[in-house]
Amino acid sequence: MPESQELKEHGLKATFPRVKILEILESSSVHHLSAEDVYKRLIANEFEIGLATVYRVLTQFEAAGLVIRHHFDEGHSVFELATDKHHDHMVCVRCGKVAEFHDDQIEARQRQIAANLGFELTDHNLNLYGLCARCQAR
Amino acid sequence: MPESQELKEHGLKATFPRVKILEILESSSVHHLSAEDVYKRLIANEFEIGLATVYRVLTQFEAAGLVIRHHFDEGHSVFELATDKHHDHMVCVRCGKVAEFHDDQIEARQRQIAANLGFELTDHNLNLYGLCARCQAR
DNA sequence: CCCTTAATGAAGATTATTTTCACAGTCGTC
DNA sequence: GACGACTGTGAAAATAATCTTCATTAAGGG
Repeated sequence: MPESQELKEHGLKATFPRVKILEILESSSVHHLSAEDVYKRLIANEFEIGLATVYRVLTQFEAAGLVIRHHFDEGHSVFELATDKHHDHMVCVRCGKVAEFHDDQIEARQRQIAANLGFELTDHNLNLYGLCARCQAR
Repeated sequence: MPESQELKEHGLKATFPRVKILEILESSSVHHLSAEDVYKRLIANEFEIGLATVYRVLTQFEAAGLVIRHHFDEGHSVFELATDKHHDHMVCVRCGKVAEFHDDQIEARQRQIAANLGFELTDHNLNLYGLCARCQAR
């Protein structure tokens, strides 16, 4: 499925910058990229683009439900392609590596806690921080 | 116990700005304040201070273990006095009300997950979002 | 009190992100 | 396939949060 079609299905014109950015997101082995990361990869791929456009497009992708924006404790946002399944994140505070996980027990407990507090749970955000195996070994 | 003594016990000189900022944090009914919030309260209390000093002092307080800095998905940091007990937050997406909670089962699960992923867990951040009882009734 | 050293304030520097605005590109229409 | 309306883009300037620089001032020990 070409990116251009995917964009149109989400109500976005298939412009060159948008297609390229989507390609970068889909082809990256690292699932969480900052706007700057995306920008640098585009430039490295000989694609001329402005950083402002990257920010703009990523924000549009988020609004369109194509990507999810995360605010890790790093001072900047990171984006990942929206997948069907929810997951939480474990971030290496040294190299920035991100591992994804999902835990039904925690999810259930969260619902229970929200109910106990009288809240109607609509969303949650769980991030674990620590040193990844490689960084521990250093 | 006067604030000046509390500061000294944490290895910080008891300067006027630091004492005043600590007073603001201790007297506020709202537990989570941004640097800007603290600054505005100081000014409102007729205490002349520079915003840079507020940032500097809050960062020192964090390093000294006097306060904890949270990175909520709002674009700025918020600080709260460090208490003896760790807790997570449940935030009302409509009125901003914050409820604090702690759950040993979730904490244990987090440690387990981090270990499974090969990470050394150093910190975590769990925020639940939803509608508080009052806002649901609207 | 005085002196050494650390702390503060004001302004400028940084970093991340957004907005402005003139110009170029997309896409439905003919 | 060309036309035109309207949207999208790039460059640069604007914002927002936070930090750093540097000259001045204030803590606290002696």
